[in-house]
Amino acid sequence: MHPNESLHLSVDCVLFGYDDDGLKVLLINQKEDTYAHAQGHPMSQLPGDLILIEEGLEAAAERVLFELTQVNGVYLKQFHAYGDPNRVKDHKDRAWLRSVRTMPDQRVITVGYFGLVSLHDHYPQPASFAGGVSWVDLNEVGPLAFDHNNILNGAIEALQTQLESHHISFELLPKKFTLSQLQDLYETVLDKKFDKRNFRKNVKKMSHVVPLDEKQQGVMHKPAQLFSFNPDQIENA
Amino acid sequence: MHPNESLHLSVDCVLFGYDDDGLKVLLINQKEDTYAHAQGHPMSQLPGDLILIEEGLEAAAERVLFELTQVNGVYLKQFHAYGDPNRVKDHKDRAWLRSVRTMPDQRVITVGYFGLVSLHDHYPQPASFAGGVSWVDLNEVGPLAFDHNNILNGAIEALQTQLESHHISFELLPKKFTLSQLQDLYETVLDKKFDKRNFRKNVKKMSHVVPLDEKQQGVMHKPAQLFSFNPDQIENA
DNA sequence: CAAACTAAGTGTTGAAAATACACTTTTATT
DNA sequence: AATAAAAGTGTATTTTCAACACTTAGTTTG
Repeated sequence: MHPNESLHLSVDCVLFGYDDDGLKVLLINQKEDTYAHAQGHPMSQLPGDLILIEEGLEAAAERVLFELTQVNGVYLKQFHAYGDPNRVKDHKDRAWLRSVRTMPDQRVITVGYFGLVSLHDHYPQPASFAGGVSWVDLNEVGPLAFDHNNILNGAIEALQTQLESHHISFELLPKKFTLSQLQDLYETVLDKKFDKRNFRKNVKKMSHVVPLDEKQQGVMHKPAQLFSFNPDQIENA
Repeated sequence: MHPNESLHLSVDCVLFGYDDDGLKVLLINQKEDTYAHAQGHPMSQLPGDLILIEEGLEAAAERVLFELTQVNGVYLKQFHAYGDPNRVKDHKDRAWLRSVRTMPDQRVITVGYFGLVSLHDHYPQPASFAGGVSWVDLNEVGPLAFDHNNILNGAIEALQTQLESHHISFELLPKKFTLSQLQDLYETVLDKKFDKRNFRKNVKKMSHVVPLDEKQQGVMHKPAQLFSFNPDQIENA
């Protein structure tokens, strides 16, 4: 048959973070001093790396995300595999690859995972060998290394189509949240406006969104009631 | 970093075929004489094989499907990657792997593609080295090699969720079809019944389903009007 | 050639869901 | 005490969805 002994496989993680300020994606910066002897400019990229020989894909995504950013215990979901033979062959990416890979010319197929966190709950830290880690607003993402802009777009699409059907919005919110926060999240992710009263009518039908005996504090206006998600109560509509 | 030099990557194709008799999946039978000296029983499996070193994923799916079944020019879409480290390590699959792979113990990650054809338009032929090719009704699929039952289930789910949203039903029908055929297709794939009048009302709203000046022939009842799909006319609802 | 058979084709009504829309309430600040 | 700021709340209208039964066109049979 057709042995493909020198193929490499990686995972790339698109970690979305949300707060009142909008939707962000976690990027790592290629380390500057890597470029001291190679010519090339450091770029931002998604956290990703080769998988280990006896490691499952999801386990690899968890490990790589943790190693590069110290983030763990988050919702992660596979969305697409990217296998263009030239996806890591672009000139702009050569210098970095030479500095970091033992076989920089090797083709790499990657499996994309997207992850979701509330920005308040996680504080990413760069790995020692990474240049830095930062949350970048989705509207301010510039050109990324490799085909990572493409992968990011795939992740956004997956997030949008799954937000409503898969009850994953609470992964992006703090444990206690207001209905306005929930609505803002929907409006940000789906890039469309909702009517406040109709939105709240719909939420009241969702048995897994439960009101708490607690109110928002420290705001200079009428404090909102807090809600939380009860994952055991996914309704059977 | 973490080189993974001896990973193998394959594609597996779940080709769905449809006719008035129901929804089928194309399976290949492991060649019997392969088992003459190994002990093991031949099983059915999905058409799949390792990808070539400089081949894109979709190109690999097309090639593999063609090589194993002579089917080509069909709609193919990636739906999921399967990477459990033990997915090809099951005892039942050892004999066949030993007979057909140069490195039978190697871990293999596979990317699943589903394809759609009208059964009238394609006549699969087994590759010389394959035992046979057959359309198997989805309700009569027995145990398959490796994790192929699992992959098949993933493909069915992907087909169901995409049938309505991605205008792919026409890939499963002949070029000219009746509304009853279209309804039967929906009922088969989604495993639920539709009301005839309501169904037709909805179809009339779809500008990409266009009536032809032609009627069904050779049936012993009122002949139905024929329709065809116009892919240029996907409505912008 | 009339009768019987078969699936095609066609409208209306009631229920449910989605949409549009504006004022009052509660707390913190000055 | 007045102001500012977002929270919270109900109704009427439109649109969509769901349920339901008879007539029609062609083929076959006697």
